[in-house]
Amino acid sequence: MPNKMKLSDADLLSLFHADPDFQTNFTPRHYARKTLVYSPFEEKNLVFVVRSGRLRIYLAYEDKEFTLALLEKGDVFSTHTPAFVQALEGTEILVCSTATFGQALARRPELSLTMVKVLGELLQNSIQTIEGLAFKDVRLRLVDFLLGAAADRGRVTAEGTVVQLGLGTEDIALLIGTTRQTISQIINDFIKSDLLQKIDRKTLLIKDLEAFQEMKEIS
Amino acid sequence: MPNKMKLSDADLLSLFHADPDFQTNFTPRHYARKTLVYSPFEEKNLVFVVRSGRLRIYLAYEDKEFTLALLEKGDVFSTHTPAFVQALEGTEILVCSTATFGQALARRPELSLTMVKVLGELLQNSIQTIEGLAFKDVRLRLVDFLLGAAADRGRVTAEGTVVQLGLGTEDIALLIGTTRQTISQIINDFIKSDLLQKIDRKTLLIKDLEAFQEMKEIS
DNA sequence: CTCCAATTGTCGGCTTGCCGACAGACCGCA
DNA sequence: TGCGGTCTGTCGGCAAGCCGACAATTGGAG
Repeated sequence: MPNKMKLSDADLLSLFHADPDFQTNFTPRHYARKTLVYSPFEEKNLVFVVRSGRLRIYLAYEDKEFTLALLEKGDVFSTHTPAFVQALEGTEILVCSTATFGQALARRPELSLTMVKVLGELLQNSIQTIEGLAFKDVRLRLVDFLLGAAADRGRVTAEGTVVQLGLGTEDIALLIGTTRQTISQIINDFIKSDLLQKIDRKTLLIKDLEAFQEMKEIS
Repeated sequence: MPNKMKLSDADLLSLFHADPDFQTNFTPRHYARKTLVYSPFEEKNLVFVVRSGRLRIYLAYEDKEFTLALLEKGDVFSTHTPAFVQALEGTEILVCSTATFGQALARRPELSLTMVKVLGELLQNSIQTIEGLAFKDVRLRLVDFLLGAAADRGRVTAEGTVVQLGLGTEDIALLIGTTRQTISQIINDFIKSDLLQKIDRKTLLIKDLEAFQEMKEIS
């Protein structure tokens, strides 16, 4: 079950250790919290791996935004896509231009499989997103998100599943394609129905996971 | 400007002529009008090229559908994506399983570039779609569609640009992510404003292309 | 501890677009 | 030339969710 919170499992980092020579193609870069890493207007295309921190991939149009994905340590991304990339916190990435990456590809053909894999996952992710936007209402999209987050980073306790989202209401809204207010509304509905509970600003306790599963199944 | 009506320019067909040996990996198949070519439940992944006819790539959920793309002669597609593929009319395609395609890739590395290109275009297309669904209302999405279609298959005449869509109202609705009724509504608004005119059921005359361009620019 | 800034909750009005229903138009076919 | 099936136009009611406004809460920084 692919998930917005994790873009790619292709473990490129291990490749670095296997072939240190290969690593020389990549140059490390640092970005401070909230700075722009890449904008679709730039000509250069890049391939990069996240070494630490968190990044946000998003679309912008007029004064609206939509978050496509969040990247964490180990995730791979290619700016084949006309989207913005922003550091959410202090972040270090290893960059390579697609040009030189292409050359590396030629020398080590098995790399192209990695490339195809990454693009494939990106594509999968987008289609998932389209499905959400085209077919599901906000409530259901939120449920999907919660289930995904739970599966991905949930810690099971006696009370239920604790999920450290690391995201505020607004952030969730951007990820789901709606407004802060609507998310707030729905989450509090869930809390009133005793399905959810707030641990602190950015972490939730899912008290009844099955209930959510069912909402997902039964239309 | 990428367009829903045309998925890929990667001219794989020419490769066939260049290397007839390569062609033996592909087996031709015929499909009758309205038959299902591929469903996401199948295990097998495929790569194929359209030789004649038209195909529709779509998502389905409960009793709704959403058309991701239409394919025509020369277009390449890979079922890396969990979507349905349906023949809109009598159609012939050349199929290859991704497995054997992978082997071919190994032998002819330059092919992987084609693969990356195809996936990249698919991705581009998806993101375009997400942008539409997330940011634009139906009217604007329709305008985008019309402009794209005009650029792609429009014939310029004294009256304006004639576009043979080959699609009915319902088909357009599925492509845009709305209902038949809403499309009908908006198109007739445009006709009343003298921006559009119906030639016959499936072809339109765009009388004022610039007006549409402007609607697109100015929010 | 206190205060400020940012985040979150809540409300009502308003718009978009869905849905069901039905009427009319069109097309191929016998 | 009439018939049946399909496609298209149009209406009214209705629900989802956006938006602006404002209040309440919270968490840090000093």
